[in-house]
Amino acid sequence: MPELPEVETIVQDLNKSGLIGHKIKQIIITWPRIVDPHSPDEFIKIAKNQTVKSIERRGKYILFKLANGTLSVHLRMTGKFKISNENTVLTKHEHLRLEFANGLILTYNDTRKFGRWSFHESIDFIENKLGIEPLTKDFTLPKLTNLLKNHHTKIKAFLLNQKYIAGLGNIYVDEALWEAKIHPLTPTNEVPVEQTKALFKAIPNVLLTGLQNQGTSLGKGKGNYYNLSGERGGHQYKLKVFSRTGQDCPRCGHKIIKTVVAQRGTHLCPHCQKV
DNA sequence: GTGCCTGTTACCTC
DNA sequence: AGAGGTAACAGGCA
Repeated sequence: MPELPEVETIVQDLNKSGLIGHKIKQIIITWPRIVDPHSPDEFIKIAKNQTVKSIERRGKYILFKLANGTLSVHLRMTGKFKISNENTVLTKHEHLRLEFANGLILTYNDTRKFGRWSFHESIDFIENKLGIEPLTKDFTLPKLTNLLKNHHTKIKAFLLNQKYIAGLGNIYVDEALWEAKIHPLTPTNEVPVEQTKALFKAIPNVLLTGLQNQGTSLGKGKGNYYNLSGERGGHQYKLKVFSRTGQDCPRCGHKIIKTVVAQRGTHLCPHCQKV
């Protein structure tokens, strides 16, 4: 669920929450596999009594910078943070907690338990698997053009692959392809120049719009996206194709269809997006 | 209750 | 290199 806009929203909120500059006094882990590759005991030993110097984002990873390395968190499908002053008993889906010296309690909740907390001295382990940050100056038209030219795969699979461009997930990929009028099955090396230019604009546009709306919260289940304060995002009301199967394309009025591409549910307008 | 679906990623085989 | 399957897990939904 959390893609770049949702993760960025959480990181910005974490930065305002008063954790920066404070020491991790205590760590509680109730689901051992939530940490990797260290064991819970090793993880606690390394991170305990460390001060959080900064909180940043890379792709869909949240990075807590400590003096001795980086504590990274990937929320995967259903990871969520909550911050409070009360040291309540951990509930069924709360698997990890950081207690700070200033009294703040950061609790990690993850219904499906796919999320992972890791500690690494070097950030290489993340850099090695992630590609360009789409909201920075590193993302340029020539780079995108080259990447597309040098690969032979469906554009949807390409955009979902974090090693090329980091941060896009199923929702924003469908939205970006719709905006650029590209069919998700189009081979990367066959995307026309004009469409490549459109995609180059569409990717930052859909991500920034999602961020401005504080992310996308579909449905109302436990697995959904909620921010640090437990509030829903607003971007679900602005989606053009995702989860709008059978509704009218906002651009041409044809019915939006849902299909499967790269084993993922895929929404598109069959009139605007031709193979 | 049953069976199938899900917004992510890693790992495996062909 | 790329495609496809499976697995990790729990809940929502028909």
